[in-house]
Amino acid sequence: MNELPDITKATELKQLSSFLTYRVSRLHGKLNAQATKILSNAVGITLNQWRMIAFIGGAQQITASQLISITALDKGLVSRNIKSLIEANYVVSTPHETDSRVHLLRLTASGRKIYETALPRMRRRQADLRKNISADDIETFLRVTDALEAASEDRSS
Amino acid sequence: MNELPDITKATELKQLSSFLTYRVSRLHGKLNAQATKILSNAVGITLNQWRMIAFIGGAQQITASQLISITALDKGLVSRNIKSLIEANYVVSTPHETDSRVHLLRLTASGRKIYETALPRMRRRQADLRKNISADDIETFLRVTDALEAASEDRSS
DNA sequence: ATAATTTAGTTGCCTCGTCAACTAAAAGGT
DNA sequence: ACCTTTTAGTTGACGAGGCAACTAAATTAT
Repeated sequence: MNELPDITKATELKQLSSFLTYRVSRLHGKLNAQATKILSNAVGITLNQWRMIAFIGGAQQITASQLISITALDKGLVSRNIKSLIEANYVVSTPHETDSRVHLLRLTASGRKIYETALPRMRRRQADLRKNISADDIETFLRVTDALEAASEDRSS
Repeated sequence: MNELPDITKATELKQLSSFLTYRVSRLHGKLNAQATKILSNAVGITLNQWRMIAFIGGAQQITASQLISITALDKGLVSRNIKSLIEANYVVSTPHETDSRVHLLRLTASGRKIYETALPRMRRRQADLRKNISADDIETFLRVTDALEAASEDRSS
């Protein structure tokens, strides 16, 4: 057995571990991994594809740029994911009547099927995640999330 | 002006937007971007390099595998980042006395300088992030973060 | 009417993270 | 002692994300 000290006891490290970015990053990784696994097992799509499908399905009809502004995902990322969903025949893109730059995105029948299979599954996961956390705490968590998002956009920092 | 409906009003989408994974992901992206910018301006290192330096500096001496288990970062990622820090002369790796698989990592003088420059800068950022949030709310936020991390590791979901 | 700016969306490039395979050394079992 | 398993760390291959350049169309300004 090795005689290295138990490093997790060091108080310096305890402090570092409470750095918000680091904590959020770790949580993000774990939540992502779990969601990715569920989606891949349940319906065979990636997390970003699911996000696209979820928002398109929720809106009935939406443009790529609306998707971008709602999700705050990268332009290119959205474009490529949409492309893959169109190729997989989960999404159709129809040209806008008067503005030919714009494409209206809707789910196909099979896209809707994915949506309707995955949505309850993902809602159940939400419920599981929240099950040992009080509604008040969740509310605070989301409020702090908002505040941190706002603060992290602050140019002065 | 285009007559697309304001998509953000749709209640379906409101619900989706409160999906925890999505919220955490968005927050993560913004925090990361901010931290990356600060570190690159202040000391010219990446966020992951900073994490390595922070933990090595905080522990005085640490092994790669301890770093991996503390940070929950990927093996390969840690290995490559350490390598880059050694090449940049911020970190030295000395062989363990009795176990030749193990390398002990410590900061060099210039590594420590980076640490001592960046740490207060990052602490100040922490303070800025938290400044409009009550201590109670932060406490709740971190507690919920812990709970969610635990829940997302739950195999049953 | 035409030029300049803005918006929508696509693509290429490059970096970064992830996974798996691999080497080497140590620990444990028989 | 010898074989097996575990642990430490490295490396290669691959995919995904992010940035910026680009095309094309619409809007605004002159």
